Amino acid sequence: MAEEIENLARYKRCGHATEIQAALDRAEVKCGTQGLNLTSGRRKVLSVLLQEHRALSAYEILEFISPENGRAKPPIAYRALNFLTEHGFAHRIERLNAYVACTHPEETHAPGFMICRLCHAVDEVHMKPAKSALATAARAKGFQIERTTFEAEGICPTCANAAHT
Amino acid sequence: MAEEIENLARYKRCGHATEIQAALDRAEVKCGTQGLNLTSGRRKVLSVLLQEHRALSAYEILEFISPENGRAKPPIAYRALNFLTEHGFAHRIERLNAYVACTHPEETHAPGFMICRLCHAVDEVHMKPAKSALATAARAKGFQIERTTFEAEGICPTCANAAHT
DNA sequence: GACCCCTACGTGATGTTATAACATTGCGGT
DNA sequence: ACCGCAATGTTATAACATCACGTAGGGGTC
Repeated sequence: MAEEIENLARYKRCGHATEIQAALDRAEVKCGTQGLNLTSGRRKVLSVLLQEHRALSAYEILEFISPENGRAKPPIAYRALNFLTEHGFAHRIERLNAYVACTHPEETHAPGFMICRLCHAVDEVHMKPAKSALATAARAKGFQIERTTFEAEGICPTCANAAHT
Repeated sequence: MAEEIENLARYKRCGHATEIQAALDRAEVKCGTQGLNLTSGRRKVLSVLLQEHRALSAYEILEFISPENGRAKPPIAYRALNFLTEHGFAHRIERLNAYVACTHPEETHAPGFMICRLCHAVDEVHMKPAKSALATAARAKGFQIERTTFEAEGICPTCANAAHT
């Protein structure tokens, strides 16, 4: 598992390897208790998402996980992403056609996202699904919600400050 | 303008031509008061969306608006859809990569959608953006929201009833 | 009318995202 | 050894979206 961290160091040096390792370990544990198989390919994709700490398209992920010579094929990424999103280790950002590591994978949740139009940072917030206006409307109409997408696009605090200095 | 209705009758006979005509007329008026140009291409795309009354992909729309011989090109649809979505006559459904006519274009609003996984019906509900959990989180963090996406996928009342009979 | 500008449209090519379909590998059970 | 199963590898293609460049037509201005 340290191997992926080594590989990633080639692409980006940013020093929060410890947190990433911890997140990978937690994922490993969760898979163990739930009978899931966090294979090396899936772990590699997850570690790329954790490392980059932003939304990546499937094809960006492919660049990271491609071997020295040649190019990993799309289904490699998509299959891993399906596994990760189905089991709550990552989320798809619909507006960006991109994927992020989940920032609190411990609890099942209806995630919401704030997406900065300028720096593309993605901030995940934990929503109370039962309290949303959409849930209220759904109850009123008899619609049974299975999955939700809550996304906001705008300007993050960092970029807002940078702009008006 | 009656011409589009005529054309559409070739594809689908469903008798709410009057409502569609009314919606087109309202769009015409709104454009007039706002200095917008509801050209024939834009009106045609809007009338297709109103007629079908469901989410259509850009390429489905192209099939409807293609001439007898040959095929309309993608930018035709995308340019019209950009106009319609920018000015509130239609919305993009991110989960479906598809587009629907707005069901209450009079007022500006943050729309939410309930998408039936079985029959693909899309129901638009009017949200109070300032009250959403996402807006609350954004205020707390200093994130300036510009646009929001609220979508729920599940089972609509009609399909739920059909299933448990 | 001749000219210019601007908006919208037509068209071909291309870029980007996602999946279908089928072969192969590797591992645990019998 | 053999089977069954989950995961992976590989090719091809479907589905969604945009770029780039040229043309057409309406309004001003001279």
